[in-house]
Amino acid sequence: MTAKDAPAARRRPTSRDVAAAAGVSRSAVSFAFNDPTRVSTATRERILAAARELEYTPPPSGRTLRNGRTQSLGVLLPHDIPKVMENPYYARFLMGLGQVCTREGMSLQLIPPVGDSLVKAVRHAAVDGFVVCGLDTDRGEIAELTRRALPYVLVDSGAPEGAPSVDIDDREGARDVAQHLLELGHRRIAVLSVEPRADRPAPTYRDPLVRRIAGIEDALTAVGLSRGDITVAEVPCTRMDGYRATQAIMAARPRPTALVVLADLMAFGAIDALHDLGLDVPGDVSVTGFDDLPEAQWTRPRLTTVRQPIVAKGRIAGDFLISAIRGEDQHQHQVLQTVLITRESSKPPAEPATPDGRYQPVPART
Amino acid sequence: MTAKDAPAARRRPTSRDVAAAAGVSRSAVSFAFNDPTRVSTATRERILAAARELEYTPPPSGRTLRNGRTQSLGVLLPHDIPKVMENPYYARFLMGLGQVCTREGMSLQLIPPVGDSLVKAVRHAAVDGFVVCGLDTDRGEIAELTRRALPYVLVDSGAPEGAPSVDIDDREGARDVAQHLLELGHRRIAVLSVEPRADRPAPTYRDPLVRRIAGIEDALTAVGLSRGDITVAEVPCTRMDGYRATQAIMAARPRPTALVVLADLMAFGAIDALHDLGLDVPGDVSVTGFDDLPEAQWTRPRLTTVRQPIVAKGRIAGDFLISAIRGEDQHQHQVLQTVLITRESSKPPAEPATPDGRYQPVPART
DNA sequence: ACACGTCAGTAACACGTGTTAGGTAACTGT
DNA sequence: ACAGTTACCTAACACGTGTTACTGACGTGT
Repeated sequence: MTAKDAPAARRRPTSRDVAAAAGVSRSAVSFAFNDPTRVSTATRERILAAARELEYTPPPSGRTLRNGRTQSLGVLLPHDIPKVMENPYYARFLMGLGQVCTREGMSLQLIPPVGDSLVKAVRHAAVDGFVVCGLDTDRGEIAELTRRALPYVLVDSGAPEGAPSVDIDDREGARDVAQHLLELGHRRIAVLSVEPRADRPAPTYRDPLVRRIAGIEDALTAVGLSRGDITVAEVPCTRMDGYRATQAIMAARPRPTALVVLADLMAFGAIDALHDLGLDVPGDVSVTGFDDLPEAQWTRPRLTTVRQPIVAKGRIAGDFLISAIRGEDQHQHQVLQTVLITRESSKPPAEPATPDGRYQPVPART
Repeated sequence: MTAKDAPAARRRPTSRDVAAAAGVSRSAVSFAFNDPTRVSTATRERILAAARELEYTPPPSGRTLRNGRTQSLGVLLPHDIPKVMENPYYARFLMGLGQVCTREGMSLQLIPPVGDSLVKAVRHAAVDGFVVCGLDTDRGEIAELTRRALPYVLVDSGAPEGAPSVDIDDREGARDVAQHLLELGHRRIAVLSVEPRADRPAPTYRDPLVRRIAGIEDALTAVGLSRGDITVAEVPCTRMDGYRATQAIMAARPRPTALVVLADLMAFGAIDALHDLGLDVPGDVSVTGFDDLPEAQWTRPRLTTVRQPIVAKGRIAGDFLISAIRGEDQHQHQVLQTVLITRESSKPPAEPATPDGRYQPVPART
């Protein structure tokens, strides 16, 4: 067998090869693929036949370089993909974003930090725009985004200037759920929050969590308490970390009667942990979540939580990004409302009432 | 304000601009960014300073065109993104794939069909390789994949020739769960399967589903029954379709005593439907799933199902793809085993026993 | 017969980078 | 002092396309 018979590593055919095979110019090939009106149907057929024969298909690299469009949206993620995919929150969010992709015929690129650096990730991503999820108050990445001169939309970053954004009213949502527990009579309350980014030199708290803590303080203030009267634990947002943190929290004496968890995923772990500790929910401990993932109504007991419209958040973020890419950008901002969903995981504490018939108040601080 | 003060639509700076600003050649700029050994540290600093000043960052389009690498893996999806993201199966699968991305510093591109055409999607995607999920026996897309001359790995397509692949032993898994129900004494069994792709001229059944049906037949044959003795319904793989299909199935008289659902997601919907119909699971109807999603142990009753190692499947597919991209391709194939997980949603039927003390057999066919 | 518009197709440019071969000055050893 | 090596940098090429301005041929109305 000669080299001609079986060209071992034949290079990929280019539009030039097709042009030669069809006896036309390279431009004609391009037109045949993209703008049928510019060539006669006869030669168009001939060109496409030649392309089929050579197994030619126009590679995206050239087109991308030429007209600057990739037909794909980037999602800048705060963690690596496995950690993100563990949280059903993101599945919901991507459903909303996916609706936009379907409508616009685009694909979706999941962009995790490379080696703990989102800046590098932003640099290398070949996309038409970014949806930025849960960016810190640290604005290093934003600087890189403006460098790239690509449109972007900030999600859960607190409606900053200079870019469109989508947020939810974290503060009110957290206030509602804390108020709910306080009205039920709970006073020994533990909060399970999401830890700050550990990979930063000066760890910065995530904006939504700051707002949620503030909302809880609002509710405490309204009944004459303050942040010092509750305990706050911070762990990574995984089910397992919620499980472990709850075990640690429940070792305290006196034990909290209510657990305010600021993410449903961790609340699921918390319920598991309480079950394994032999504690009844909500008999011994009330548990509340945040997000209202679909799974929240499949747990037993079903989870009292704060519903946020996650799918809508993704869809709106996508819509904002699309209009920014089209240059219709007017830096739109949207704040979505939350709703307290009261289910079975919260009820009044079973503590002995005080002499005056009210629940035991938190001990006065000196 | 003059145009010089506020250049309205200044074009993005290129490496040439940086070179001019730093008083060096364009090549030096490239080296400063990519290969520090090729330029003195002094000028490197000067170049980077100039780049920072001009807010220059090398765009990926040029690099991609030049060296043909995009640093991202493509996942070819059978449905649009919202439908895919609804199924926790894919979240698990992407967790496994994400592990590989983390290790290799790559991003992940979700590529849905554009206008019902995966071929177009394959054409436009700028990736280094494809993981192909649940491709039909129809091989139109594969032709386009070979055209693109990009590496790809087939998942759940039945170990074809010409490409690496990852599969599970669908047939044995389905046989196990069917045998489990038959041994419990069930004879009136309904199967809830996933519908064939409706968007095809000649609808083709998905390979894994064909294998699972075959496995059920294996179990039936072992007890002297055949496929005609069971009913099979096919609906899209969503929770809601599982719900509706179950309502329809349960309208039949005599009612089935067991429901073999070939995807956990649909089984969740089935359990909902049975609950809403006032039927007890497993008292009135046993239900089994397939996949063993984490959610399967949070339903009440907890779901008897066939566990498949979804995360591992994703990771192995990613590993195969990486080695194919590196040219170490030897068309590896892997078939992963399943395990029957017996939980609470299956138990013997509560039917009146026949005179000989055995459960009512299926009526003989004429 | 001639100016004119239309159609099919082409040459040339632009997109922005990475990298190879080569050239110049400084430096080193004898 | 001079040949040889080294350090640094540059010119030039290649990657593969989409699109604008243009050319030539052909038909058409007067």
